[in-house]
Amino acid sequence: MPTRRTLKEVAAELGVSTATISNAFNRPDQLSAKLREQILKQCQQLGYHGPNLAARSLRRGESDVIAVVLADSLSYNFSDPVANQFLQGVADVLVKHEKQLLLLTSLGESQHQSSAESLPDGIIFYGAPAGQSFERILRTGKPALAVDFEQDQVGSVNIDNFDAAKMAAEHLFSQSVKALAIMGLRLKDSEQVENFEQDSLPLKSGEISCRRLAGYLQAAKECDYNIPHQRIWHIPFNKPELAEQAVKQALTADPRPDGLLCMSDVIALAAIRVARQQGLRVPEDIKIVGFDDIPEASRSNPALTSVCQQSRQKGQLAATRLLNKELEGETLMPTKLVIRESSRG
Amino acid sequence: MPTRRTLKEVAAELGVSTATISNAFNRPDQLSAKLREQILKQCQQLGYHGPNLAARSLRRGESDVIAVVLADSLSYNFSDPVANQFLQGVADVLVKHEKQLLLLTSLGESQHQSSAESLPDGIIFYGAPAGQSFERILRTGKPALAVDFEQDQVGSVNIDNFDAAKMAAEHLFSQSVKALAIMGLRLKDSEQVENFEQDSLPLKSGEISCRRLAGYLQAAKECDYNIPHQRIWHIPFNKPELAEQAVKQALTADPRPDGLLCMSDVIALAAIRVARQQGLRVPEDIKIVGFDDIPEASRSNPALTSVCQQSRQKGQLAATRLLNKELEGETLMPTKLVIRESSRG
DNA sequence: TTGAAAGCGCTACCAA
DNA sequence: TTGGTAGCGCTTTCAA
Repeated sequence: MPTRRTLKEVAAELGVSTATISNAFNRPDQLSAKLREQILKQCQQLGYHGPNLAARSLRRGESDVIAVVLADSLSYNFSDPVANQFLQGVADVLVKHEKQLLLLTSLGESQHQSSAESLPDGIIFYGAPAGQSFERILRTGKPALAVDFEQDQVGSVNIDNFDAAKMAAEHLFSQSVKALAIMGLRLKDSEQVENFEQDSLPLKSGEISCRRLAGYLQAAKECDYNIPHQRIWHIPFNKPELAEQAVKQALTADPRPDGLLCMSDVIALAAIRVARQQGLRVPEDIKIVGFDDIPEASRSNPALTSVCQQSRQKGQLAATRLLNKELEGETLMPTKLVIRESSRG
Repeated sequence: MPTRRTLKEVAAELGVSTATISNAFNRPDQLSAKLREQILKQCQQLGYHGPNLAARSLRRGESDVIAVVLADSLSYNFSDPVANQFLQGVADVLVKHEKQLLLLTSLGESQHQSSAESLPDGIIFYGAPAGQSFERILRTGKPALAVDFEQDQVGSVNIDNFDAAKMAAEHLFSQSVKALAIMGLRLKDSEQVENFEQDSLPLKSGEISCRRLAGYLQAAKECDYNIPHQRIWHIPFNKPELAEQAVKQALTADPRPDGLLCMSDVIALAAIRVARQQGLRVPEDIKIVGFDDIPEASRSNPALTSVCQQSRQKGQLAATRLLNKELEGETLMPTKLVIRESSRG
């Protein structure tokens, strides 16, 4: 039966040395074009399709594999539109460079986890990793880049979440919103939708949410507007169902919010749906601003005003920097407010 | 500087044999719990975080990596909601079994490609692969499974696309639709949105579209309804922009369609948007049926009637079968028509 | 319970 | 231009 062939076997069958075959695959300049051609064809026929990755990688010390370490579960990332755009960007670049993509998560610290980390030639951390993953990998000295979180041991690609959020809030204030609510993402550790009730900025928050909240609050402050904690909501995951639940709660507040600052478009789109279900007109009765500018934001009805953060380009940039070994320093990508007020109904 | 440690180094430093360390990581029963505990801790301190994957995998002949080979580009798959749900399902299962996920594409037949194929312990083909990928991997005898395409050399997970499409079409006919159009996905090789103008069923089509088209046409036939080729559209990729473009063209036909059979929800949702932009009421003026039942289908306004194909479960099942080595036979997953007529505006 | 050693498949050095 | 060969880091058999 056709089983896995080895270079050695094939070399024996063809009556040449293993080195020659290896060269045929890896170093065209080391042998005549004619011989190479002939060898490749014969390998094909013998069912040898190129070197075994494990062996090759063990020997060479590199694998042509790049890993993205996701802060959340794999499944969650496949369901999140922002993560998907980011991964699209990463994939755009990896494919061009003939690198393979290994998807890892920093959750569930098993030994398999850390073994897997030894394979890739470079690593992109997407979101602040749980557990020891980050420290472990840094200590190996592998090329690594941080995306969407701040820390100083390694280069990073990020946006200015504070400024971007401030910009979103200012937009709302400029439209004379009276009763604001903030639909926050991951403001604390709880897995429940609930009010944000701490007195200070949260400790256990993902960097991103922290910065965005601070941006919102700063804008409010500059307008002498106070946002009490009862009008700030914590949504544990960026999922439509949770967002709808939170928005429903938020809309029962008195006075009912006429402006909603949403930390993601998934939340903002949920807000639009809930508002309309309740007979509210958007934006006449309630103004909603999102964050991310995911593709669905422009397709929604009414279309969503949101902070565009170019997630795909972020992925492209991160992958490019990693492959080019531009590992130092923080790149802050620009954001802009995309204002879409017109209804298309 | 902290560089990559090897088991051998660590063994020397700790004054034990390499086998003992290896056992500490891989076979707890081969040494005393106390010694193991101690060794693991010391390794930790010395910066040895477990065996190198390449070496381990070379030696053991398995890697604990599972690959999904995507028929289209990586980027495209990250953008496609159906693919994302499928990958979620795969990830659900892999994580539980502590397997890692390598994402490969059958496009771009480079040598790196086939090298990468040598690493995984098992492979899921998602959609009929381009190039030689499929044959190559089958010849290695690795566990493999086909998803969403038909072929007889390997087990598969699929749905009955013919039946499902027929069901969708019958639903439309039961509502006395008079002027039907079919918004087809990948009915031919062209990368343009255009009419499907061949006389016979297409040759170069992905299996899926073929079967769905046949299902639509069968339902039509049973109603003595003829669908001319000018009312069948080919959309080359499952993207909202292309779908909108196709729908705009379709709606200029005379008589204007009052029923649209869409081969995906992405297309159907685009159809709803375009129809409403043109002042048509859905479903009063035009009835639209999708395919897939992606999450967005239930959130849209009006909500979309669609064929549910449980993509996530499909991924779970495929991964489970692969890991359990249930590699024979075709699993046909059930589909059902999800009827959502009420508008929530 | 621990240690010594072979060898997984390959690449790259060096010699011919 | 080609061939011989050491050794990448690990696991596992066998012997102690």
